[in-house]
This record gives sequence, structure tokens and C-alpha cells, in this order.
Amino acid sequence: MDQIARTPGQIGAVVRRRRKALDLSQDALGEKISMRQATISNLEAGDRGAKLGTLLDAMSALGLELVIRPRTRGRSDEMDDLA
Amino acid sequence: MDQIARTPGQIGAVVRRRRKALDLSQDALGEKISMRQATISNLEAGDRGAKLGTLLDAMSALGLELVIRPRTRGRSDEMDDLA
DNA sequence: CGCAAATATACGCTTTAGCGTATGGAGAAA
DNA sequence: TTTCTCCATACGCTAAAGCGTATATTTGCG
Repeated sequence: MDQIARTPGQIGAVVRRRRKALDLSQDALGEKISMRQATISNLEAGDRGAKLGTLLDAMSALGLELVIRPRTRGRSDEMDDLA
Repeated sequence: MDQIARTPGQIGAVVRRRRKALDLSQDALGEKISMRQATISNLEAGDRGAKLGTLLDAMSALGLELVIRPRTRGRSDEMDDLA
């Protein structure tokens, strides 16, 4: 389901879960996006320094998409500032 | 609303829109997260090489959160592999 | 138009991701 | 135990983000 991720660690965890669900090894995923197994490992480990491109490539290969939304959810009377 | 972002450019655009909605300058946002105005500029420009940490810090300061979900939406006959 | 604020860009520097390559360790199956 | 797959980690290297600082350039307002 939808996974909220506020930290690199959470992002890495989502990527890893998805990869496993697709039954792919880090090596196999790496090959899909022309990156080293070590790079995938690093991304899944939640490195703050990982590059945006790395994440997006991995997500794309895993059939994931990224959604950005205001942090306030559920209550509707506080979404006041997004023009 | 929820913004799907599949490219660094789209991510940067969302960040920029939100920042403007909050009436912040790149400089002001940069100060909040201890980063240079130029770094914010780069992030908003959609640099694939921007770091995950940079994005997350900016999003946090802007009251944004990131959601990761399977790419397939709407159609139900292809959500086969997410255990 | 003229000016000020905001944003893009530049230079030299430091730090580090990702590269190729290689290995060590954990876990599973024979 | 041996073997095999998978993942974490290591070393030297290259490319580039982000830094401080500074300056173009663009944008908006009077």
C-alpha cells in the first residue's frame, strides 16, 4: 500500500520490500538500471547521500511511483496554505 | 494536492510550488535547513544528482511528505505482485 | 525606466556517491 | 560440512554535490 517515508531509512525499506516482493536480487535490480549491487545496497541501507536519480531509477524499475503531498492529512480544516 | 513525481524535474517543481505557496525565498528555506540558496536552486532545477537528504530536509521544512506506492493505479488487474 | 529582491551561475575546495573489482559472511539447499 | 546465492563491505579512482563567497541575471514593483 501507500508508504509514507520521511527518512532515507524508510525509503530504503520500501524499496527493499518491493524488490523482494518482485523476487529480485540487488544484483538483478542493479542490472536493470545499470548500477552496481553495492549501490542498491547503499540505497536500501538508507543513505542520506544517495542520489535522487538512483532512487528514481530503482523505483521505476520496481514499478513504484513517488507522491508528494502536504504533511497534514485526515483533517480538512487545516489545509489552508496551499494556494 | 497529491503530486505524482517520476522525475527530478517534477520533484523540483513540487518543492518550488510549495515554497512559493509558503512565501519563502530560496534563501530563507536554505537557512531553515542549513543549506545554501544555490543548493535549493539546484534541487528545484531537478538535478538527478541532488542528494536524498537535501530533498527530505527541504520537504520537511516545507511541511511536505513523501509517499511511495505501486505505479499501477485505477486498473486492478495488474496489481499482481505486491504480496 | 530604475531599483531591489530573488534566483541562477561561477570558482576553488572538500567530501562522498558510484564505479570496477574483489572479498567476507550469512543463510539455504544438497 | 560443502556449496551456492545473496548481501555488506573494502580499495583506489573519477565525477560531481555542496560549501563559502561572489556576481550575473531575472523578476517584480514603484
